[in-house]
Amino acid sequence: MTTPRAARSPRSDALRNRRRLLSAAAEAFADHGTEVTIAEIARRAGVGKGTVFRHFPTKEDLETAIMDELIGGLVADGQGLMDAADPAAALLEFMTIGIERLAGDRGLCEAIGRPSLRQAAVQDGVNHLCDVVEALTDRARRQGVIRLDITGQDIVLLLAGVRQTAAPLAATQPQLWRRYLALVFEGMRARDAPTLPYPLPNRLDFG
Amino acid sequence: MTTPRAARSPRSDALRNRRRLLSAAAEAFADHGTEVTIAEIARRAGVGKGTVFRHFPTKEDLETAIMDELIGGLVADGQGLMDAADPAAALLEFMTIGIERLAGDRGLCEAIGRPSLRQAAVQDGVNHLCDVVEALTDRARRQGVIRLDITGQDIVLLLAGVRQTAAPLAATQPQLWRRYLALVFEGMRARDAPTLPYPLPNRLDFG
Amino acid sequence: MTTPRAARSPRSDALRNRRRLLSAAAEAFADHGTEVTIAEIARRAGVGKGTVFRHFPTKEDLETAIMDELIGGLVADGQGLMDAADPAAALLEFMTIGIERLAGDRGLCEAIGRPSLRQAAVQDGVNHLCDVVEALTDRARRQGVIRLDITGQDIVLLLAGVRQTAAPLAATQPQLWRRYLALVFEGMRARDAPTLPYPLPNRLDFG
Amino acid sequence: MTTPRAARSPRSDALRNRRRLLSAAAEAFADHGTEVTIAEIARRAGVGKGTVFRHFPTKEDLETAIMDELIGGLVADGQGLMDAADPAAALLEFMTIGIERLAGDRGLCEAIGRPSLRQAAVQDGVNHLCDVVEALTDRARRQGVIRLDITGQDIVLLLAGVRQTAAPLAATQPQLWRRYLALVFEGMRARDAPTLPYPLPNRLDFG
DNA sequence: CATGAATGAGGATTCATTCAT
DNA sequence: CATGAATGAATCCTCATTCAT
Repeated sequence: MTTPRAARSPRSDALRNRRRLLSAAAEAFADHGTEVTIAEIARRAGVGKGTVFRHFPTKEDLETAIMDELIGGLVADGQGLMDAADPAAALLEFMTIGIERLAGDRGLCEAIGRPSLRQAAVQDGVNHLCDVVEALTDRARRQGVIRLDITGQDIVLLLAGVRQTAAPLAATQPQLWRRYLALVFEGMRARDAPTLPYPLPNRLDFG
Repeated sequence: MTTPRAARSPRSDALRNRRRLLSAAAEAFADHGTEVTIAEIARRAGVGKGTVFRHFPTKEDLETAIMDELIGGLVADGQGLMDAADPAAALLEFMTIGIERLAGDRGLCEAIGRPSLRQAAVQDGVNHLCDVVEALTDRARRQGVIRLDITGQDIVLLLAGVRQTAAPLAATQPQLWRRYLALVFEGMRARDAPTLPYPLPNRLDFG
Repeated sequence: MTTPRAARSPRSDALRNRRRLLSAAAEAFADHGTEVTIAEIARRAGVGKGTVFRHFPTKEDLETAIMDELIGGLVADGQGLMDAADPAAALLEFMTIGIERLAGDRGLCEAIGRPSLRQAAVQDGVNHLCDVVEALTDRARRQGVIRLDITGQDIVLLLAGVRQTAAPLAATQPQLWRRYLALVFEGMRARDAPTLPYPLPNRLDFG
Repeated sequence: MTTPRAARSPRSDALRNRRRLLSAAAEAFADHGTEVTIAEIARRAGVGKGTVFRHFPTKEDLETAIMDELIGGLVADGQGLMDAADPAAALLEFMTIGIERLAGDRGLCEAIGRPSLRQAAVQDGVNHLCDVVEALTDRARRQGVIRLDITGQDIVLLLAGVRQTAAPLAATQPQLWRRYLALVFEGMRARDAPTLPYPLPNRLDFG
């Protein structure tokens, strides 16, 4: 029935569609926020609306999937930097490429505090990411470059935070986030500063 | 017709309703973002939907009015701290009470980059705020406590940025923003750190 | 309490307001059709909305009152022409000034077939008008200038009909109705033409 | 994607719904004027509200589409009568079936002077119709039966005008318009009558 | 399996009407 | 008595989701 010639995987185009949809949706969310219509996403992906719903039964599922992808990418980024020679430089590098992943992603900003982030799967992903980043941070801390009270969770929250600090001017100054990343990183450097208040528990609870 | 002297002042109940609406809407935006319905806002304010539209002809007008109030409050905060004995402490105080004003205000986060912020009136307000805060910052800079390359515009952007850094956990850790304010303020302290990249023009252009 | 000096009638301003309202409303209906808001009518009359409702408890009452005024004017026009020397000229004159009364009155066009015309009071008025016009027509018929099968009811219907024929171009050719009045009047002239079909009963029933 | 040859023709059910909607809407406008709600039109067509908007993005688009259909029908009527043996009879026939098309169409009456008629597309349609009808009229004029100063534009305006003359009684006397058509046609007959005033320009401008 | 037509709940907005001032 | 603030039913329109083709 389904193209028996060649050993083509039966789901190859389904997979390709899934990828296309995910990247079309990510772009669309980035451009217009979570209010983009499914129709627009389908249009960008070059498929029909029905196909979107075949892959992601609800809009929220689609949002969640994008978050998962994003988080997965960040996890990979973090793991890839675990063996870097200079731990502090690696941490800064992680934050830089992490924010670049988010850059222009207005959708993520809006998604924060939205159901998608509250879904257990996403929360698990974020916590896993926090663990990975904590390992990265730990190296920099032990090296004595980064304050002892900065944790992986702080880093993860700061990714979005730095991005959003610069967001209002993103249209005219798309690189402005680098200014605030530099500022925050200065604040993170080990010095004789008082310990930061309100430390975070090991596992984040997004409520 | 009646009382011709002086343009008749708004009826007292109308005024009270306007206040109620503004605060109900601010709360509602804070709780559910800009997607709250007018009906919900009306319900919270204890008035009919029609009353909302009598006071604010469109939803956007309401958003704008809230932004105006917020900005007005921040301007007053800033001006009230201009004579404080310790300029650096005053700046920190400003950021603290400023973020408290925003606290829980998810609406503001979303409003960023939305039409409301793009309206000339709001942009003018923000730029005026920047001027006031620049004066406050200047005192701290001259005192030698704050880096020379931090401007009032940075401070204004950081208000929202710090708040949003902690926003994902606001439900369970409502004071967490104080942690990141402390961190950022450390980064702002005058030291032998490299100058921050991407300085801002005098007047912000939100695109 | 109410200006006891002078013998001013206690309702003098109420009456004046009623007149003002009626003419403001007539103009407003003429300009924008029956869809004008009460607020707009109040504005034009220079009174508050409440005052409109004091005089005309519902919008329909206002429409009815305007119809009554219009009909009253037409009745007076007709009666005033009963003694004219040339009966046919008088009939043409009646149609001319009658259509002038309607001219620009988009509201009337729309009002036809609307509840206002269906109200008994208005129907009675129209039928009274038909009687008056029938008398006028009768003179012209007896004179032998007008076809025998044309009745006062035809004349009354034709007032609005001629006006509406030209209505689509009223904005650019406000006098165009005179063309169709001339055409129709030619059709009304006594000749050896076949009798018109579908004669009307004595009393009109607007359904 | 599928069936790339030929722009895929609309689905059969979609087409059927479009037809249903058009006729349901025409009826609805006829019965209640342009104020009918989309909901009512949807109900009459036996479809959901959303379907109305899928086919006609705004209510005005729907009004325009109905006008287009009506005009198209009249154009076809006119063209179909161009070869008739008796030109004057053909013109009368055209007016008769034209008015029948409009019969009961209160919506059209109201639509006059409304945005729909002002849209360029509709105006173009009307002017095209005028050209066709002018050709028809010209034959009757040349034959010497119809006055020389009657043009196609007059005929088009008279279609609606005659209909509206009889409209107030349409509920109880649905054929009454035939009476006024006969009257008007008498007025149009070639005789030694004075030329009609206010001739129309070649192209109508609805303002 | 993909498509896009159909659906209808939900949302912003208008406006006749009521009623407190 | 006049005013205009408040009200909420009613309207147009959007869009996630379902389902016939």
